[in-house]
This record gives sequence, C-alpha cells and structure tokens, in this order.
Amino acid sequence: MSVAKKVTINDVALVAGVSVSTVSLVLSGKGRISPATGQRVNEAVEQLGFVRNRQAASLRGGQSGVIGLIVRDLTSPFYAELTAGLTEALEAQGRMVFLLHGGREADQLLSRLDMLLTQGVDGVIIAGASGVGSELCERAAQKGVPLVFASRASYLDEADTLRPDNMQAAQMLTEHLIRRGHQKIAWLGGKSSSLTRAERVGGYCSTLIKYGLPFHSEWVVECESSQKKAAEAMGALLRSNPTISAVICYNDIIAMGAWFGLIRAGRQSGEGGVETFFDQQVALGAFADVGENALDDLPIVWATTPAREMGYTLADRIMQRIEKSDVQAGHQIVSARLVTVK
Amino acid sequence: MSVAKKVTINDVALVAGVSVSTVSLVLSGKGRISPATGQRVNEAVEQLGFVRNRQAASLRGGQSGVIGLIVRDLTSPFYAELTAGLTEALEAQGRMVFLLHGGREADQLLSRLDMLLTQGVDGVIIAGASGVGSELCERAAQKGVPLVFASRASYLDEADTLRPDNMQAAQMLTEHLIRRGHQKIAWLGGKSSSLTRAERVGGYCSTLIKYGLPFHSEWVVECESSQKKAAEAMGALLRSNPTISAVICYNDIIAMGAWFGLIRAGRQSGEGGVETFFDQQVALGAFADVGENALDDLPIVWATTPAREMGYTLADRIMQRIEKSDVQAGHQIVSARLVTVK
DNA sequence: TTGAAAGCGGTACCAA
DNA sequence: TTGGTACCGCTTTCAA
Repeated sequence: MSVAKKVTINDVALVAGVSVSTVSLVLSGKGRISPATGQRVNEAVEQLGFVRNRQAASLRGGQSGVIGLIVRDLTSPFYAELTAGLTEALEAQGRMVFLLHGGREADQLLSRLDMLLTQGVDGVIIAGASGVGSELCERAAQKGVPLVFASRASYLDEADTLRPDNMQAAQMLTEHLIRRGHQKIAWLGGKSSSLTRAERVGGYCSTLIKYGLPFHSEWVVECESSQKKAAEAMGALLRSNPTISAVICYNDIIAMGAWFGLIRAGRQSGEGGVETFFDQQVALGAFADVGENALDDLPIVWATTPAREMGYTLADRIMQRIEKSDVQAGHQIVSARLVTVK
Repeated sequence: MSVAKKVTINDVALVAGVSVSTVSLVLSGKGRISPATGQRVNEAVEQLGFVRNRQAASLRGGQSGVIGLIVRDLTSPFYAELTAGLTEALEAQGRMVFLLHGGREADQLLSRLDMLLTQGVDGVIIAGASGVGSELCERAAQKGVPLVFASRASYLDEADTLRPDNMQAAQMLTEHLIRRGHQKIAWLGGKSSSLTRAERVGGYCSTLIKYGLPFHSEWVVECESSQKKAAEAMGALLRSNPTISAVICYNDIIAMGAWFGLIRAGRQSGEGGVETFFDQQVALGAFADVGENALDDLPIVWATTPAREMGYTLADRIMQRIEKSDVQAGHQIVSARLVTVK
C-alpha cells in the first residue's frame, strides 16, 4: 500500500468549494459559519479523510494541546498511577502528554525541560523533583509556559506544588491504632534521608504526643525496603522491646517483611485490638501507594495515597494555569485514605 | 517576570550577521559552512538563549523526533517498566515519547492513533493490544507512519510485533524444578481466558511431558490474583494432592499467597530439593514482571520477564522502521531470565 | 560558502 | 458570513 498524499485544508477547501479560511473556521468552531457551509466542509473532511495537523496549527499561535510530563521514576507504583491519572484526564479533553523521565540532577532536569519547550508544549509538570526549582521555574517563565510540581513530600517553596498529605496520613494511621487500644506503637522502615518518611514520622510522633503516649526514638527504626531486612529488623525490635503492641510500616514491602518477622517471633498480627490479645500479638499499620487490593491476606491497616486522584488534580491545575495566566502559584495537598482489609 | 519575546533564527541571524539559511545550516550541521561563520552563529545562539522550535522544523518536512506510545495499562508493573525502558532509550537519542493510554476497544484505539497522527509522530507503538490490528495498521500505513505492537502474548499475525517468550520462561522454570528433583509439579493462578497464562501453561506442560513426568489437569488450578484466594487454593490443592512437591505460580501475588498457604499447612517451601525434605516441604517457582528484588525473603525461583529490555528493543525496532522503510514486519521474541533469591 | 525566496499546513486579521 | 493573504519558525532548493 502506497503512502497516500497527505490531504490538507487546501484539498478540503477545494472539494467543499470554499476558501481555506472558511475551512479553518469550521474546524475550530470559531466564527459564525452558515450551517450549509459547515455541512459541506464536514462532508469534504469526511470524504478525504482529512486530519488536522496540530503542529502547523500551534505554530501560528494557538495552543499545541500538549502537556509535558517529567517523571523521576515511572517504575514506582506511585508515579505510574499518577501518570495514568494525568494522561487519562488530559486525553478526555483531547490533549496529550509528552513523557520524559527526569534525571535527579538539576541540569539534567533543565535539559529535559528544554526538550519540552522546544516542542512547544502548553505546560509542564515535573513529578518527583527535589529542591531544584528556581532555575527551572525561571526557564519556563521565560517562555511563558506554566510549570507545576508534583511530589511525595514538600521540597519547593517558591513553586506551584501538589503533594500528598503525608502528615495527615500518618496521623490517621496512628490514631486508628490508638483507638484500637494500642499505646506502645513503633515505626519501621524508610531511610532517614527521605523527606516523605520525615513527614510521616512527624505525623506519627505528633499523634502519640497528642494522646499523651510515649515516644521513644529507639522505637523508630530505619530499614531499607527489603522483606528480609524488614523481617530481621522487626525481630530485633520486638526482642528488645517486648511490650510494643503495634508497628507502623513505611511501605508495603516493609509491611510484608514485618509480617514475616512476626510469624517467626510467633506474634502474628491481629486486628483485634490489644485488649483481647494483651500484648501477645502485634498489630500492623502501613502506607501504600495504591490500593493494594492484592495484598488482602494480611491483617494490616493501610493508609493509601491517592496517586490517581493526584493525577486528575494535576490535570486541572495545569489547565487552569494555562488558561488563566493570573492563577497564583501555591501549594495544594491531597489527603490519604484509610483502608482496612477485611 | 515578563515573558521574553521568543527568539527565532531570525534574531540569531541578525546578531551573527548572517542569513537565516546559514543559521539553519549551522544548526543542522548540513552544508559546508566556514568555521568562522559557524563560530559566530553559535555564539549568537548562546548569547540569545535560542532554542530551536521542532514543530516548525518538522513542519517543513523533517522528522518530528517524536514516537507515539499507546499503553493499555500503565499501572501494571510490566508496562510501566517497558515504558520506562522505551523512553529512556529514545531520550538518549534526543527523541521523545507521546504517551496515551489506550482503550480496549478497536475504535478507541483508532481514535488514539489519530491523535498521534495528528501530532505528526514519526512512529507509533501500541503496547498491550489484543487482536484489533488490521484497521490500525492500515490507517498508519496510509500516513506512512510505522507501527509496532508490543504485548505479553502473541495476538497479532499480520503486524510487527514484540513480545516476551512466555513458553520459554515456563519451560525454564519447570526444568529448574525438575532438575531439583521434583516430579509432581502443580500450577497455580491466572484466569483461563488469559493468553499469557495459556502460553505459560503450555511451556510447563510440554516440559513435564518432555521429561516423562505426569501431567494432571487437576494440578492446574485457576485462581484470581489475590493473596487470600491463592492461599486458600494452595491449601485445597495440597490437601487433595499431598504428594505434590512443587508449585509454579502465575505471578508474584499468587506466589505470596501460595507461601502463606504453605505456612498454614506447615509445609514451608525450601529450595533444598526434594531429596532432603521428601515431600514434606513444597518448592515454589513463579513468574515476575520485573526483578522483584524487594521480595527477597521467600525461597522462590523467579522467571522474570525483561520488560525494560523490551522497551529498549522496541526503541531499536521502531527507529529501524522509521529510518529504513523497507524493513520487513515480523515477530520478535524476548527471553526471560531465571532469578534465584539467595 | 552564503543568501534569497518559496514553501510546510494552518490561523487570523481585514475586506468584501 | 466568507474570502484574501500575511504570517508562524524553520528547511531547502537554487543562485550568487
């Protein structure tokens, strides 16, 4: 099959017996065109199988209908879900996203941004940046392209930012356990360099204090995200602090590991609250990026970050910025939900 | 900060004291330009902070440097990884990816393809399509845009396709268990409607037969991807077939569930081979989408599908198709690897 | 080696 | 309500 000669508005105009400007007007729905003409044009479009070339369209001045997205790590379920949400929302509006995976370093990010600017995007979203905002903002502003950041923790001060409410999530989780009767609640997982973790630990800590419960720094255990390591750390924690009755896990992997640790220690988790089991059994709470509905065999209370909704919200936000250039940059926070596996 | 007037090649030409054509030549490295002129132009570019508008560039005839990618489900680790690999490879060449998430229905997919064609992409990749190829191929061919499919199983006959070698993966896994001394090997998980599963079960089955081992249809258990369900199914399976000494799990969730099932049945898995444990313990093998290095606490043999490599391969393939239009469409298969957690 | 000018496919302003 | 036409930013002959 040979490549068909591309059909342009000129062809359409010719077939419809009108001028190119008329075709353009019909296409964009602007200007008042008579129904009859509109009809004729549309028929010609149909007949010729014409598809409008957006590159050319945006060249003259219009929008490209394209949003650039730079993601740090698409492999992480959180960002995958966020990306899915964003593209879904944008596609529903007939827009598209350019996907780039961003480097960690500022200049890498800058070069990615330039690629997007080069392509004439209407707006840019950077997901998972960490405190390298000002140059980027400047560059984008220079081009008149709105820039929005999305991340897991609050890094940037000066920019338009969307992020999950890690503190609230941790508070919710902690409070849930407290309501269940737990008083000695420990923390397992995450690296101390993680800002997300810092915020979560903050929420955990503040809730303990709020309820007048003890907060020991030895009860906050660092641990890399490996089941094996988590299981070991769990064992060690319980051995040195046998009275701990609940543990909050930094993520799903830690949670699985913690559970294995419990099994080995013969202290399987139960959702039953401390009053029934005294402190024989240990309850588990954990953070999850997405609805971990597959992990349904563990009696764990999950605090899920609504990554998909964040994607939707991002779509709204960037479109606002694009349409009304006077929208103030600011921070926006998305709340977590509690999910109890039954 | 006010939006700086965009700088074009005209500005550059003006500053450098040359014509726009010269600037264009310098930019694209074509035509023989004197070092001195090149120097001057580059300085002007630097000074003005000029970035070339690719839209305009591709409008005139060149390539856009953009590949369209339609993914069925970015949320699945397999496709997330594949997407990451693809964008990584493409970005390294200065190209970019348009990301769309594709619907299941043929016409949805077709409209997505049109969006991409509208934007003037150089090529299109559809990941996770299932047997709706011909119209799509036609449409793309009409526009002269190469189209490549990537999926988890072999659906399409007529198109350029890349997919993992599910059979080989299953054969490898099964053979590994057989070499370990297992003779009664069961299968757990997946829905019978899944083509991927069908291929894997085929590999499992053929290997059993090849080694003269028994193949019972009751040993092939369907199960949805839930830990709880998998644990229950595992228990039931072992109760009615106590001599089974190894189980191959359809994915990581099933594997975790299966392991819980083993624990409850007191038949924890070991990698030790049947000769040591007789059939007291049950060995576990499983398929995983990515290197599940986080799942390091279970003695499970994993067959991992190299999703990332598939992304790289896809990048190569589409670029070949773009550069040499005479490349024959065909099927390409990517092998799995065995990973033993130590 | 460099410059002038004609597009690429549309849009948008101004006339008609 | 339509048509004419000057662009958008860049590439690419064709001359100079």
